[in-house]
Amino acid sequence: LLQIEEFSNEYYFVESGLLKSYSYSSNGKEHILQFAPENWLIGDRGSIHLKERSSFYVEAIEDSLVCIFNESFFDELAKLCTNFRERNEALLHKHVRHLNHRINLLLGASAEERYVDFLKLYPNLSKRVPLRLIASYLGITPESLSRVRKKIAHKEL
Amino acid sequence: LLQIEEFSNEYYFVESGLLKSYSYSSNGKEHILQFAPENWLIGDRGSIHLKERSSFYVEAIEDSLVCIFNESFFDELAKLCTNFRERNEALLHKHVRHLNHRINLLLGASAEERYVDFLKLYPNLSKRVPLRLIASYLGITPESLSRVRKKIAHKEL
DNA sequence: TTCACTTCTTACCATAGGTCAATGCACATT
DNA sequence: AATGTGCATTGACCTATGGTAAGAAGTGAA
Repeated sequence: LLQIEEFSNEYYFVESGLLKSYSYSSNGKEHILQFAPENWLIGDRGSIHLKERSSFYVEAIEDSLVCIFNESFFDELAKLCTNFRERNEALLHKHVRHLNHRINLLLGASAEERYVDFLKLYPNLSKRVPLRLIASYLGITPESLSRVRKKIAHKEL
Repeated sequence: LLQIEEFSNEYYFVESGLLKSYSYSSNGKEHILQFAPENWLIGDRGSIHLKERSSFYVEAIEDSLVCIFNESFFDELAKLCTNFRERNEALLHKHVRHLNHRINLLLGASAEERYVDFLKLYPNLSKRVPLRLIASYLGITPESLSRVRKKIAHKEL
C-alpha cells in the first residue's frame, strides 16, 4: 500500500484483515512499527501533512478490505463535523502516548514482559500472525520468542 | 516541574538550561524519554489536551530558565497567528517521526549505534549530562556506556 | 501418496550487555 | 591537608538473547 521514501497523502482504515507498517534498520532487518487489525487507522502523518517522504512501508499480511482516505477528504470531514478534528487529534495524542509506552518497554523490559504487553495490546493477534512477525515487532529473534512462549506456557500450568 | 499522574495543562519552553522527561519501569528503573536543552518545547500533550493524567515526570537537570505556557495561551496564539496552529502540528508530527525512529533503533541497533545516534540528536549534551542519565536514555547501564565510549575513543585514534 | 515449502521448535555455542565489587577521580566541607 | 560524597572506570563473572543448524509439524500441489 505504501512504500518508504514515497510521497503519500493517504490514510488507511482497515475494514477487515490485517496490515503492518515496518521499516528496515541499517543491518537490513525488518522492524515492525505497528500492526493494524480491524478498525485501526494507519498512515504516515508526517508524510501526509508535512509533504515529506514516508518513513515506513505499509503492507497487508492478510487479505484485507481497506478504506483509503486522502488528506482533502479529511479536511472535508473536519469542516462538516466539528468533533472530527478533535477526535483525530485525540487519536494522535493517544498514539504518542502509546509510542512513549513502547519506548519505555524497549528501554527496560525483558523479552517476556514485552510479549505479555503485546498480548494485551493485540489480544487476537498472537495466533493470527506468524511468529516471526511478532518477534520482529518485539525486537527479538523468532527463536527467542519461541522460547519465551514455552516458558510462559509452563508457568500457566 | 511535572509529576507523573498529575493533571497538567502546561507546556515548558526552555530558554536556557536543560530539562529531562522520564518515568519508571516496573522494576523501578528510571528511563529518560527525552532531554530538552535550549529552545526545546516539552510537555505531555496527552495530559494537556485529553485531560488525562500525565504519563511522565519533567525535571530540570541544570539551573534553567523555563517559559511556561498553558493551554489557553496556546489557543490564543492559534487565533492570533494563522501559522501557529500548523507549526504546532508540524512539530507534533516531527515528534512522532522521531519516536518511530527511536523505536527502530531500540528494536535493532546495538548500544554503540544508539549512542552515536544520541550524539547526532543532542550534539552538545555528551559532556553536559552525567553519564548515568545518558545511559538511562539509551537503555543500558552506566558501566556499558563507559565501555562503549572507550571503544569509540580507540576507533577514533 | 509424495514432494516441496513454510513455520515452529529444540539444541548447542557465542556474545552483548548486566551485575557486583573494587578502585580512582573530582569537588566540596571541615 | 584531610575527609567524605558522588560519579566514572575497570575487571571478573553471569545471564538473556543471538546465531546456526537440524529436526518436526503443518499445508498445499502434483
